[in-house]
Amino acid sequence: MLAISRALRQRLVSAMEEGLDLAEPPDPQLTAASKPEFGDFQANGAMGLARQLQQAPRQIAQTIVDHLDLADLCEPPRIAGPGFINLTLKPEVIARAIAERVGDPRLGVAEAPVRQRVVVDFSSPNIAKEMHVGHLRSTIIGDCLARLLAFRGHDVLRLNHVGDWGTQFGMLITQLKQVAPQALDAADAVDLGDLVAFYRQAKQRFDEDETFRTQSREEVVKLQRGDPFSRRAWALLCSQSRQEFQRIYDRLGVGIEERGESFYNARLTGVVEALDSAGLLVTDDGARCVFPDGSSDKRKQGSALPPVIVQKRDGGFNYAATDLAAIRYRLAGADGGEGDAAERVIYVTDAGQASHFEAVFQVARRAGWITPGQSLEHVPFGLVQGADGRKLKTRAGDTVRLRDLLDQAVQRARADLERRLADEGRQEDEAFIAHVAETVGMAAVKYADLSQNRITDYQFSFDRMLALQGNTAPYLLYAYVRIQGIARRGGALTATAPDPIRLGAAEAFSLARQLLHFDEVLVELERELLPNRLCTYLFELSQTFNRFYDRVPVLKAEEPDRSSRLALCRLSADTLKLGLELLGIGTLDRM
RNA sequence: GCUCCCUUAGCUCAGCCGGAUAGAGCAACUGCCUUCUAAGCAGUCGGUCGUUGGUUCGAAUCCAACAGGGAGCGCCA
Repeated sequence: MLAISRALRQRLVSAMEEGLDLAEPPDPQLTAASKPEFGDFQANGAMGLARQLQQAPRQIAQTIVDHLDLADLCEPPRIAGPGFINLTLKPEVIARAIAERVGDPRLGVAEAPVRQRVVVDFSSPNIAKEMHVGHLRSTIIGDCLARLLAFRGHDVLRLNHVGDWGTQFGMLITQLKQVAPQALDAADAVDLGDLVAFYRQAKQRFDEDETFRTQSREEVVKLQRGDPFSRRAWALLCSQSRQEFQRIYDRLGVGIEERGESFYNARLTGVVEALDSAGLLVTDDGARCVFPDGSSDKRKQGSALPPVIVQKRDGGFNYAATDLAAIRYRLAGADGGEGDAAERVIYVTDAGQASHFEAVFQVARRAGWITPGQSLEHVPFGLVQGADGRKLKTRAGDTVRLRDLLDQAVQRARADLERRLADEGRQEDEAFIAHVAETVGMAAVKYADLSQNRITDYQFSFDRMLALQGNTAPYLLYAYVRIQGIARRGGALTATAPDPIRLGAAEAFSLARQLLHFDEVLVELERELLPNRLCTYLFELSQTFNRFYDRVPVLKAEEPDRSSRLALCRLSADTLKLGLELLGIGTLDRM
């Protein structure tokens, strides 16, 4: 519908220029109609011009309509309320637009006019720690955004900024040397669960034991100097964690390239030098930092941001230095030198890091690393909460491991399915049950997350996400399954659509109109990066389809209605499948 | 103390550049399986959009203040 909407807008602009005496180029404020009874589009531009033109808004609307030539696209425009211009597309225009989309692999969604190099930084678990629910949102949202951007034709680099460096390795290696030296010797001697336990012990000893503390610090220094034994131990730890992470990514169907913090080690001194020569660096209490807003004073009252500490008093670097090095590397390279040459860099992290990103982005800007045409965006998301409205925890009070959470979702999906099979007296083999349970479980977890507005906290509930009715993955999957059911019973979804497509039944016409909005939703998603908008669309599409399915016969209809309706079914299935795919969710033919 | 985010139906949430009578889902209640169809469809019930001001043709949406909830705030990430 974007093409049609652009054409309408252009004609409204012309009509306003012809009919009205305006100083500036007019904005017709063309949007989708707020209610179906208002038609397909509404133009709200007349009302805002009332004061400027010293005319009643309805009269302005009338003048616009008098100069408007839309006869080839729309029914005669209607003026309503205080001065809305309501536009209803002619059925044949909708039918033609549908015919163009059926069978098109992109379903009428154009590629972005300008292809960008985009870095999506997401997931980012820490080595020697389990992935937990906190990583879930970043992973799911980041994957979805990366898929969408790639579909729109952008060159997407998915980066996993794993926590693979820092003082914690000193503790961990020291602890393992003393308690489980075999872990540092051979691959697979310990699994991630053991590492987590060792990490916990190490942390405790670090806090209590002076000798251990000293040993750990020495170990960090050795590691940083590149001592072969320490490096090998470190590499082994990383590899153990990496295997575990990969199991989760494989299960979620998420592709991501690891480029951890250690990647930037060699570039940290360069960051300090660059900031220094840009005149941004101030030494304060022995630490080298950049103060916000160009102020070199200590934090003033009312200054929103604390200073960004780039190099600690002891000469060591911290995460801000690493993040700055990463920004610099990602934005550099357009000249053929080192770097990713990204034009858009997207960070999918929790909302609590907003001020950190605001600060480092500001430093990057003032350092001149961001050239025109490049942007850095923090894409924040809220906490995952339990049913009690507090941060999600196990009954014992521990953080919930991601693998356990996924297992439980699949297990519940399976129990649901088996109960249903028993109720309906259906027989299915184990492979079918396992596949459906896995698909539904993953879909439910992902969809529940993506369908919430990203920015607000999100209440996690297996019961709600696995519910068969409402705005849930199972509901959408079922709508898709129903279409596949038609296909199985003899409705060739691949047959060519008749020309013209007939949209006689009211439910068929509504479905057609809804299908045409897909491209607008994706373009908006690319700009706003809010996956819940796509979820809402797919849910409403499923509802509209179910209404159609309930009331309009397809296979039993006479030609040419039969093949017209089959074409609608096909486009509905393809739209649901592609939409879900962009969310990272797989479909089923039967469930 | 300072900064940011949030507050919409009993519950979970949408609400796009300010636009028409504020929308879903769940829960509750009422109907609909001789049909390609019930993991579905139709309907009923449910609102001080946290409060008070302001901006304007028009505010859930923008601004200010206040209340409540959450997060962050110099050498952890």
